[in-house]
Amino acid sequence: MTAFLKKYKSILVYGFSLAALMFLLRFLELKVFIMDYSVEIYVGLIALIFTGLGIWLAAKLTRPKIKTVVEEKLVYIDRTGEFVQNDIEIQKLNISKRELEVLELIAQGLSNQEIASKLFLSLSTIKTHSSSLFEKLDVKRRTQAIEKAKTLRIIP
Amino acid sequence: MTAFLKKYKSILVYGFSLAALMFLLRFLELKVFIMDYSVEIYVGLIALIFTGLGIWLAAKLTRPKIKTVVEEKLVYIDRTGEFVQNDIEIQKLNISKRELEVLELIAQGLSNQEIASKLFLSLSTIKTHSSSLFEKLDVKRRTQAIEKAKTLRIIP
DNA sequence: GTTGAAATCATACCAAAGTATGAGCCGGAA
DNA sequence: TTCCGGCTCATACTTTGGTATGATTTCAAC
Repeated sequence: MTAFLKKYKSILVYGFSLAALMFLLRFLELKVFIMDYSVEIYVGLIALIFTGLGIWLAAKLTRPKIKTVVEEKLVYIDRTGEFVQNDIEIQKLNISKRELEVLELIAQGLSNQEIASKLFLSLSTIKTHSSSLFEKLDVKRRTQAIEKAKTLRIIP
Repeated sequence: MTAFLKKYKSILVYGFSLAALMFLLRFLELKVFIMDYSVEIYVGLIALIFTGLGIWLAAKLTRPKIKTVVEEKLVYIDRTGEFVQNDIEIQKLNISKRELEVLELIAQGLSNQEIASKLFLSLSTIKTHSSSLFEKLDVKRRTQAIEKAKTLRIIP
């Protein structure tokens, strides 16, 4: 019951206000404003009062309009979107499939031995591949190879 | 002028509605509802109409509350864009200035000796730095360090 | 069927990278 | 002042990386 009162308090107040105003107007009509021209003023007054009441009611009853503003917060994610391999450069440098494979694993931080195990090859094979790779890339170390291959977009 | 019209359109509509009703009421008063008991109905009617009008006005005029919603937007960064260093991660891993410096040079493909020469330090100092660096990054090799440091955005 | 490039593996050797340990120096915090 | 962390360097050692050379195989092209 209290919940009902709480919820419809606004409406009750409106109702009582209306009733009270009725009585007031009736009273005024009888006592003071018994004039012909008073009708316009009368109506205007009521209109104003009830317009105000309506506004008040609306403010009370309608849930507030919410305008949602989306604020974008950038979250930086692990590097590149899609990687497009620079096949032209690979061909130009004459890098073979195996060499490219080895290069990628080198860039992932694997040791020669680990690469050999992963590809089921001997250590010396990997060394041969990496050596020729360095020559083709014109570098001295695997770290340089990584740098160069990444800038040339040969690897991601 | 058109802007003014646009802005206060609601108010103008209200004004005209009020005027129109006045005339209507005056007309009705004269022609139809010339009765004593009509006052209450009369007033009630006006009250209702203008309450509605007030509500409508309120709905039109209240400016929406602005609710800000933070929306996380994932951004994939490629290494060609500008680089923002992840200082938080650097601090978290407790990497010192010198170590960071050495890390950058390692990632550029320099050998320990070259780094030593560039920074006017001894080879053993570079080895010490790189060793502690690998420990902090939890990696075994310099190539792994490069990989990890890049994904953590510690280096470009 | 010869040729040549790619791929495989081996052995040997040297260079560089990485580990372990210890020690001296310095500047700021307790 | 003392203490600690960062920076420096050294020595000794092990592991990994890289070069050089040579050999075998495969497979496609000429």
